[in-house]
Amino acid sequence: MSTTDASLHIAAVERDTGIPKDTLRVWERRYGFPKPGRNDHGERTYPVEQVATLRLVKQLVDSGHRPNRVVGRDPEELRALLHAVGDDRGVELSTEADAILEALRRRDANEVRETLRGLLMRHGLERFVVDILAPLTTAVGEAWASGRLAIHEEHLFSEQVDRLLGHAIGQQPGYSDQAPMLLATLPGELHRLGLRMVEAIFTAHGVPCISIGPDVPVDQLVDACSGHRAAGIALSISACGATPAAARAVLDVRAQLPDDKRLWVGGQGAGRLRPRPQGRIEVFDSLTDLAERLDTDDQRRTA
Amino acid sequence: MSTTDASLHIAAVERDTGIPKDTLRVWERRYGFPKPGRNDHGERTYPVEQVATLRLVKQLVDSGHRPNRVVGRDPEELRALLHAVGDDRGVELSTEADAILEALRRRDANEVRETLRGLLMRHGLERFVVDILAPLTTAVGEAWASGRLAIHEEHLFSEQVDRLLGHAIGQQPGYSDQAPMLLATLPGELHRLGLRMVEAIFTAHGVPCISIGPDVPVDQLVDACSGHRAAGIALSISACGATPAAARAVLDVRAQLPDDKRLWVGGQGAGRLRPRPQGRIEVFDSLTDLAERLDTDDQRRTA
DNA sequence: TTTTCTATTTGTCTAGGACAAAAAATTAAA
DNA sequence: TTTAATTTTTTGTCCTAGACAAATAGAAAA
Repeated sequence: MSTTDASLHIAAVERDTGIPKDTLRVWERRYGFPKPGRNDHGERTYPVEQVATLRLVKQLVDSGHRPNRVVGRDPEELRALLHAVGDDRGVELSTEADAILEALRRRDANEVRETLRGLLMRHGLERFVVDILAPLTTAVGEAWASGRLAIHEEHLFSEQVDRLLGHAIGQQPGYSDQAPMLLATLPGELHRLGLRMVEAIFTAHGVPCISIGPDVPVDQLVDACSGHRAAGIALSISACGATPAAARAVLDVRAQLPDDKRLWVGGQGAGRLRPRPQGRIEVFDSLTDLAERLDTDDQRRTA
Repeated sequence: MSTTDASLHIAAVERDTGIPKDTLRVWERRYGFPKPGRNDHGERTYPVEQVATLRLVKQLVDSGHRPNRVVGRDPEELRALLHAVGDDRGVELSTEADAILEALRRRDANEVRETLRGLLMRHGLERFVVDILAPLTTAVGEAWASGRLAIHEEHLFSEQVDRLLGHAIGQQPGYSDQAPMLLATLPGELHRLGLRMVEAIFTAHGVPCISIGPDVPVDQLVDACSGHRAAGIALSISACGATPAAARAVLDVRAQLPDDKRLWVGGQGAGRLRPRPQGRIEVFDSLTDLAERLDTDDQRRTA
């Protein structure tokens, strides 16, 4: 039926999985997996099933497992492990959130949009983000990694959420007298969604935000912070962004940032940074955490 | 003053310039540029000036120059060449657009936002995108490549525009009776802005859109198109996305797509695809072009 | 002019080695 | 027991240098 009968070259696998070429080759050498075929020209060709398995492996490695233990194991085992990780975090979907997953699977873009919009209206921006969107996003990610959701369905979800949040943030009243927070992600980190959610929480608390988006070099962050007279910087770090390089970058930002500017670090990966951030770096490991922190901040200010 | 006195390792250069590691090494071997130093461990360390030059080279290569002719040449010459390319396209900034560039350089986020919003109100979505945003985006890209605009200033611009367009698109009345267009970019192509502008034009013409965002594999596109009962697919291809792989992907999409679905291809890179797309693929090489095409479509329908 | 053929250019892949930095395991001290 | 310092294992990323197909430019023929 389809012309592309199911195998990809190494660059495509890197794009699809986020695993660098060098790592793919070295895993093959060390663990015997993946085990690509070869084309006429001796180049590796990866069957799609192996690529799917690699996606699972990637998620597990990102969430703390050692490649040692997971590369080459049966997809079923991996799926089980992945689900265990999810349960650990206590992911429990509300029925509404479940309905959205269902609508995504049905490719019903209107329903996804309207359900999300309805939930936002009912719960208000902050509760919507903290209680519904955060667990839903995790669930979508997991469903994507284990193949229960097509790539384009996951993409559609991201787009819809991004747009909805952008709109909601714009609606929120702004207190222009307050110094803004500067929002961004570190170099190599491309996930926008986490950043948008952080922006939503800040905005809901009346803190104006200037988002300069994903993938910003350290020196640029510092420069932008002073240039915009921001009160501080908030960085979002996704599960796969918790690399040693990111940890170093965070420390680097703190070192270059004037003492009177605050530095917030959040996201799925923030809690797993090694070496652990220290010294005037405020780490929050969930959006709930961030919201509470802002509450106490508010109280201190009004008191 | 700054701790990072000005040299990057190869992975950072890849991220900053978009030039793959392999290509950086082979350019060094062939043309003697870039000429990185080495750290204690024998690894390449690229001085920031060379990275800046590489950014210029990248833009030139993306716009059709051969590496042969531009790699290793003086930054000043490159800048001149780049400007010549710009002039060819007839980039002439309105005074308002110029004011935005100026505001960006002053890091005045509010002014950027308000000026953009004002222009949108005054000219309407379509004229705003076609006459103002398109040339402005090109100018920002050029200014960034030649170092006249900091990276974070360019990022801020993208974020603001993205948000503004998202909002404007949401405001537009939707005709739900019409089959929607499916919008996306091909794998490896991460530029959102072009896509958003296309979406804006379609929406302004009353065509509902479902955007699944950047970086979508071919089979996913086809699947999504049928799943959402879309009238067709519109792909946006940026200057640096006009690779042979992209050209093949376009043909591939056409081959897998049912005959009754349309396929539109646009963006800076669309006109430079080799092998040139053919057979029921509608290429437009500027947003003006797209807008006109939609006009005639409208007339045919009402006639 | 357009088309066909040939030469050059260019990006991306390969192998297998190397090694520092991160994480885990072990030992020593409190 | 817990905490801190040490050793061992694991892991990702970089290295060299070669190869070649696909893309492009230039020359020749129709």
